[in-house]
Amino acid sequence: MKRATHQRDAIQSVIRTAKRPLSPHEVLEGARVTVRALGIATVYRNLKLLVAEGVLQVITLPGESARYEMRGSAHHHHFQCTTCRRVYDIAGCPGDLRRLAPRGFRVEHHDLTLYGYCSDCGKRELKRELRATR
Amino acid sequence: MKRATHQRDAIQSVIRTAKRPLSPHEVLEGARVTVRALGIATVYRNLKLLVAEGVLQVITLPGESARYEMRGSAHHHHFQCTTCRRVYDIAGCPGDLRRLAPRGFRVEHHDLTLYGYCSDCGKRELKRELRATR
DNA sequence: CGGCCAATGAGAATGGTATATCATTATCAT
DNA sequence: ATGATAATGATATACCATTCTCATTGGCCG
Repeated sequence: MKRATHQRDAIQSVIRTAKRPLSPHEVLEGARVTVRALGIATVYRNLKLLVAEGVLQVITLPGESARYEMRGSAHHHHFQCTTCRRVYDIAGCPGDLRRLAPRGFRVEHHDLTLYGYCSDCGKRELKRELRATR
Repeated sequence: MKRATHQRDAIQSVIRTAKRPLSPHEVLEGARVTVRALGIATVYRNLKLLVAEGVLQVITLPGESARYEMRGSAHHHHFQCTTCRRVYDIAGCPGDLRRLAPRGFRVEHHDLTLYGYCSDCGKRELKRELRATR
């Protein structure tokens, strides 16, 4: 029988509150604010559980460990900052990509990831450039 | 000083001949046809070396180990078969994706992966469905 | 042909994520 | 409150992909 625990609440709450998909370690950090002694194993256990329950969904990006977010309604994609490695949701989708596949290939779904500077790192980068040109 | 070896030739040749990006193990299998005793370390060593030389480029897909292909000229994307896990090149690109990013985000590049059945696995799947309905 | 040393092969070692173990703690129906 | 047992925390362990080590091989310059 499933029980309510502070740890699970904290974990879920951190993810619900975040405006972007979080890695297991980001979840750990965030949830430790509430539950000081939280262990990484508990994070993994609960992420797995919440995914199985359909509360969370997993985001997998090239060369990165998984990120977790609330199971979103809308189809969407992701942006990863090449500087801070954080992942952000982006709305929208380029549309029908079926036509890109070769003949005989059946397209079931797709993943799109944009890379660049997030607004935080972009500002920082601008300042650096300014300083260099001065 | 760099020397020419059968191993390196075999490795490069397997990749040049393949019509799709290969994983290190696929390269190993392929090159072992020519060089029976080829070791996986040599494959990794040479993949790394050929990437550094600019002969090959690395493809990284979500949750997958790296694939290698000849450094292509044209910008393109990939298709992964959800059944056999093989990766294929696809021509073309949905075009300008900059507009999808939130304000303040600078998009430098992007990755697109289509998922579904490759033509081999698609045929196999069809036959299975036929058999089931009969 | 001879010798230097780059390159190899085999297996051990590494690094990172994720899971298993197990003694302990804490939830919750009674 | 209390007991059955789900859940936790700490750590060990599994699991991979990749890299390192080192004795041996073999390419290539002279």
